[in-house]
Amino acid sequence: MGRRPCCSKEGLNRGAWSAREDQILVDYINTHGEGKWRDLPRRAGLKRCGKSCRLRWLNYLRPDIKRGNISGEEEELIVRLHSLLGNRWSLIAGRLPGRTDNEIKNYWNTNLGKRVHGGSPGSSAAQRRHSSKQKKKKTAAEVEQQPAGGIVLHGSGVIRTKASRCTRVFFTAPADLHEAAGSNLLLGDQDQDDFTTCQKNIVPSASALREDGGDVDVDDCFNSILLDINIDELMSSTEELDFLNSTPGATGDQGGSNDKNRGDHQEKGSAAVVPGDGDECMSPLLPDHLFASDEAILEEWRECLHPVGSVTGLAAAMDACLHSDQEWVENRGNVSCEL
DNA sequence: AATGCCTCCAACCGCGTGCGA
DNA sequence: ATCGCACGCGGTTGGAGGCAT
Repeated sequence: MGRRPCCSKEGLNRGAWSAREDQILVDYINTHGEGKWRDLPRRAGLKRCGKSCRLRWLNYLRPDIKRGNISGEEEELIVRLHSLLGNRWSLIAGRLPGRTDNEIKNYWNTNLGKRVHGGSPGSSAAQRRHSSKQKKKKTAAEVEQQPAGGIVLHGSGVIRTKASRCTRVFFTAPADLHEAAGSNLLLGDQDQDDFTTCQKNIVPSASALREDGGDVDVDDCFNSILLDINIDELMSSTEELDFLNSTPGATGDQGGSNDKNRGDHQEKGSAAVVPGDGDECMSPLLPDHLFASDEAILEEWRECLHPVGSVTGLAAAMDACLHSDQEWVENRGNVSCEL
């Protein structure tokens, strides 16, 4: 059964939006609010697909869109976030108030991507298109081999992403680290119950994850930790550290520039953590060495993580960092992420 | 001036996820 | 448990405009 199209495209306008269409859309949303995109065109009297209306609003007409060139600071932040998150444009955009995921994606593809990966004669648009068509065939074959989950860690430390949300992390830790977790050093006081739940969940989850479909050794399972991590929440929780907005190596307060950003997160419904007055930064580890330089980030991944399969070793590693720097420092060489 | 190539970015597309029925 | 809908996301495309020849 094929997928039902979002709308019958007959009789609908396509391509660039006219000023009149923009005005109709803005007027309608100002009156009725966002949402119900499928019905919106009919109700507003627009000959457009609902999806197109949503995109036009989110990427162009929204009043809080910031226009103009990307500043040097924004650019630096994009590069850092991309090295950490890969092509998760919406997450990156969430850290840049007024910027859209589409805008950041375009900016990366036209400017930063070339710089980071080294500009070459083969990077022209036409050649990119040609290679992308070839890549499409290749990736279709690769899909078969790609394990479930959103983020794939490759040996080089580069993070590649797929258009899906990854919420579950299977994090294998050495026994001593595991014991530390059990004694609240890793997971934190409030997570003892969660840890017990993790233990209960680990056997079926690990069974599901075994590539060869074989039985899972129960002892091995209990030396592992299954964490439910929402990457959005994780990113929000890192706001406690302010490290994403800090200059490399700096850990101090970056002022009120984050307030709007936190608001944006909360508007989106994620569980933003806003520390109260006087809260201390829990982890001096991340700001000091994760963002010392791009090379340092990659070296960190090579050193800390030895990815075998997919899953978000990134999220688990960051979570471990957040909860216990000391434990992480002592054990990171032994930590591996497995599928 | 005409032509072709390149860049940029708005818009489109297909798929994954969450949620309610 | 299953299905369908609505929405969000990332990859890709199309075309306008700039630039070089």
